[in-house]
This record gives sequence, C-alpha cells and structure tokens, in this order.
Amino acid sequence: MDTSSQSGSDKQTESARSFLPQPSNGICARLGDKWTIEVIWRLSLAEKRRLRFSDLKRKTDGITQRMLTLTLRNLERDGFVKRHYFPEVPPRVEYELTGLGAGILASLQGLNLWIRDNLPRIEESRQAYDDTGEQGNRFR
Amino acid sequence: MDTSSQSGSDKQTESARSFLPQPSNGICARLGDKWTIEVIWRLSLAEKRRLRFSDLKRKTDGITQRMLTLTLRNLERDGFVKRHYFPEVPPRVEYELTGLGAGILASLQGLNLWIRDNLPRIEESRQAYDDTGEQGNRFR
DNA sequence: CTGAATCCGATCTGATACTG
DNA sequence: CAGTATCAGATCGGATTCAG
Repeated sequence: MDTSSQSGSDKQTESARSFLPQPSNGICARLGDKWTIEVIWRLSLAEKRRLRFSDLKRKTDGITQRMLTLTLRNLERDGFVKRHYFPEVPPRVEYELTGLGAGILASLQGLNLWIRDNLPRIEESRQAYDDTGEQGNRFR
Repeated sequence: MDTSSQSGSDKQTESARSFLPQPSNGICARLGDKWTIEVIWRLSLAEKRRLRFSDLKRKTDGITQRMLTLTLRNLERDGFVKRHYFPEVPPRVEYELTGLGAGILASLQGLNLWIRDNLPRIEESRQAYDDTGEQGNRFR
C-alpha cells in the first residue's frame, strides 16, 4: 500500500504499471457524485443495511427528494443497492445495500483514511495557492 | 461528524463507523473528474514523475489543451502536482507529481483493484436493469 | 510551446408542484 | 410515503481563437 516514497528511482515505473488508468467505466465519477458516497454510507450503518426512503432522506442532511431518488436509481442500476417495494397504504419502500455495495465501501476505506490524514496538508496547499496566485499570471 | 441518531446497533455497524461520511472536502469529486486520475497516473509513470505540458497532452488521449490546463491547475492547487516553469524560447513547463500526489494514487489502488474485479458484475447488473426496466414504472 | 479567453451545448442540482 | 415532471441556475467539457 505504501509506494509513495522513492523519488529519483527510474525503476519505480515497474510497480506503478499495475495501476488502472481508466476512470473505470464511470465508477469513480459516480462515487464523486454529490450524494452517492454518503447514501451508501448511511445504508451501511443501518440495521440489516436497510432503510426506507423517508429514513434515508432524513438521515442524509440536505438531500432533496429528487436527488435521493436519482442517487438510488443509479446505485440500484449498478447493483450496489436493492430495492424492496411493499404495496401497502401508504406505500413503503426499503433500500438495502448489497454485498457489492458494501464491498466498494470497504475498498474506499483506504482512500478515506489517506484523505483524513492528508487533508490538512491539502488545505494548506490550497490556502497558499489562493494567496499567492491572485496577483500574477502563469509565466513565472 | 455524526449527525443522525442511530436506530439500531448491529455488530457490523461497529467497524463501519470508522468510515468517513463526508465527500471529504471535494477530494472524491475531484478524483471523479474526467481527466484527473489519468493525468496523475501518466505523471506517476514518467521518469522522475515529471512531464512537460505537451508530453502530458500527447500521452493523455483525447484531452484538450483547455482541460489539461484546468486539470493541472486543480492538482497544483491541492498540492498533488508541482509546476516548474523555464523561461526559455519557446517556453517549457514541466509538471511533477509530488509525494502527496503519488500517495493518493497508491491509496487509490485498492479501490481500483476492487473495481477491476467487480466490473463484470456491475455491468451485468446494468444490463439487467436496462432490460427489465424499460416497460414498467417503479411501483412493483 | 504554454495557456488564457470566449462561446456553446450538455449535464448536474435544487426548488416546486403534482400523482398513486 | 414514494415518486415523477418541469423549470431554472450553475457547472462541466469541448471547440475555437488569441497572446506571451
């Protein structure tokens, strides 16, 4: 997991070639959606990894009904979430995180830990960039 | 960090709580950009993790000059890439992947391996969803 | 060679109203 | 309760043009 050191070595390319270049059929883009990760995460914390629509909406702060619906449709299509419809009155629908959905969450943890550890440095960098950059062009 | 009061406590939730809910200050969204990951990856494969603008553009198939510039600006701002400007004629600019940038690439590998292994299942799911869904509404 | 500026269509997101 | 439909603003990404 830790291949970050070694700077000047030209043979470092060997191990790096195993990395996938592709945006992986849009998976990363999907995860980058505004609500996708949080919705998966909320489901993973729920009892039996299941929540009904209204609960999910309440737990996911700030999400609109429309965006929750869209997010769930995409997750359902990719097989990360299973939809259970109960034809009652009023209707009840539960969304369940599949094994696939739980799996990607687990795989995401390494990245999230890295982000948690390095976010301060990133934000420093942003601060510095915004401060020094507001006066000059790119030719210096 | 924790906003919602939990209804049920399973054993499985215990380990899941360590996961970060937040889109992590836009990091995941940035990675989901159309070109970000590939640009980082191209730099990581280069000698001394450095490439000049035109080389990077040539290696990154399909990217426009504008998008490469924007992608690099964002990466530079976050501290993932360092820009080296040489005031020659014609001008030469090299971009170097920083330790930070290489680090996130390494952290991404777990996720990418998972995607590689599970993409077939995801695409099956998409196929099934698109096939069965085109006739009925959501109430079934 | 590097990169900024502009225009434009496509997509994303939110707000709102309506339906079974 | 769950979901759809519609509209509007914001952002994204591509094509093109101009400039240091």
